[in-house]
Amino acid sequence: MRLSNYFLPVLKETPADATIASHRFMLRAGMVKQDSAGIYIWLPLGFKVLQKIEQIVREEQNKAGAVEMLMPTIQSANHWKETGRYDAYGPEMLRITDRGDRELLYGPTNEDMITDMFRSYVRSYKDLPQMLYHSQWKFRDERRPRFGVMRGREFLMKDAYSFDIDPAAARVSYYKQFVAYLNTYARMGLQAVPMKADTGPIGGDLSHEFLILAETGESEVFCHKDLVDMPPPGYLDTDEAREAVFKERTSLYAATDEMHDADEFAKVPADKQLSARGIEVGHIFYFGDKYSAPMNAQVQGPDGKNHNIMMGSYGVGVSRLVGGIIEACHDENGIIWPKSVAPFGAGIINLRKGDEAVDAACEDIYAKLSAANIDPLYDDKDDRGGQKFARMDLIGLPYQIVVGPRGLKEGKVEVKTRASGEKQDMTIEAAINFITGEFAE
RNA sequence: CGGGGCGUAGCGCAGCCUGGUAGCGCACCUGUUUUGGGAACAGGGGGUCGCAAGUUCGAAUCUUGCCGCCCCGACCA
Repeated sequence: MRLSNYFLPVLKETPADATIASHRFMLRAGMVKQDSAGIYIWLPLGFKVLQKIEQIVREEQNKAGAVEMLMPTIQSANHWKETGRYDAYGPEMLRITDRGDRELLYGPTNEDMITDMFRSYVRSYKDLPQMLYHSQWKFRDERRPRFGVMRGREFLMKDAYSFDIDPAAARVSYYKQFVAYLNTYARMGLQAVPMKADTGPIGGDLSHEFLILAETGESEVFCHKDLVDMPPPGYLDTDEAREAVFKERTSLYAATDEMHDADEFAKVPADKQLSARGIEVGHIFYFGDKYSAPMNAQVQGPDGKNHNIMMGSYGVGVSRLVGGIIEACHDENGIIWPKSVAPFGAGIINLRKGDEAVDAACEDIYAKLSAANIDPLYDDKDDRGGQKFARMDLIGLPYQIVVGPRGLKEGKVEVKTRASGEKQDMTIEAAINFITGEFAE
């Protein structure tokens, strides 16, 4: 992409509304614009990152055996009345009336809808297990939206739903998602720690929140330090292997302040105790027949009797992750994107537009990086160098190639690695090889 | 939902206390000189001062009501 042909409204000054780093940088880097409280327009740069995150989530869900679908944003109140949640949900649910005075709502989640859909087709235990997911915009009328997209009212969420014949089978589904979540966050350059979450009236040990550690996190967290160093499990093809990972990760202490047990935490060796702040980026839980029972979602088992379907749901806050990743990856100059979610792989800075040799070198690099699928952003604007450097640092592309007349006389360009700040002079060919090599890893 | 604050040009702000019809920086447009880390000079465009009512000869400024947004807390992916 040529910057002269892109829509990237960067701001030099920080908008007064933004207090935390991710919100500041997302506004300054021209990623989002607030339309009203907790509702954002996703500008091209922000939208690109959002889609990359969504795609990683999609790929890992598919690997876990989940099947993608799409449910509507607007739901009929009828499903919610059947489960009793229409009254239980409270003012966080945005209620709408259509021209025929029918009660609708903008969905805050989809358990009721998918349970209704599922029961209408499935009759036999032979049709189970099933795991379905979608990635869809949701709305919760938060009392106090804040922190930009991290706590918006409208947000993009991936939610998956599992359907099993009994609690033991549901546990197998849960492990699949548990492992998939560890791999999903690792691919985004994040270390997400699963922490025990409140299971409410369901009980049991099957509810976990996934948190990334960041100073600006909303929750206080306590965990064993070793959890923060564990590598992702990667793809596992047996239930036993997945269960082993689940046991490994949940055997060490990890809890948010609501579930914190100071006595248990005290049993963790002192040098392994970590108390920090975290951002919740996912939540998975098993809820059994909470919806299937009131909705009569049943299948006939091998015993000839009807059984309530045992369900679980698994959420990833996709739009929240955009902010969450920035909280974990930035410096005073701007964002530092992990390669996997960066909106462009590298930036090319033309320091002297109009100079024949510089223009030609930039075009050459642009063509070669494009051919290598690096998806470069070429700053071909007629701005001064300093402005280009500052802008490129702000939007945080992993690598920058700086092309100017001075270096070009020696046949060199400068390659800057955004994360380390390291700069090296090299030939154009070496620069291309270096960057394509970094992305091949 | 409790407590606090803000609304003046695209962005960041001053002016309000003590009423006299709006200003600064950045951004933007034109020109000249510049050009390797957010250039300098000169000229220029852009605002029903959130909305409404009231007080007054006169309201950005005082009064009342409404709307919007933010921050702290409680709550949530």
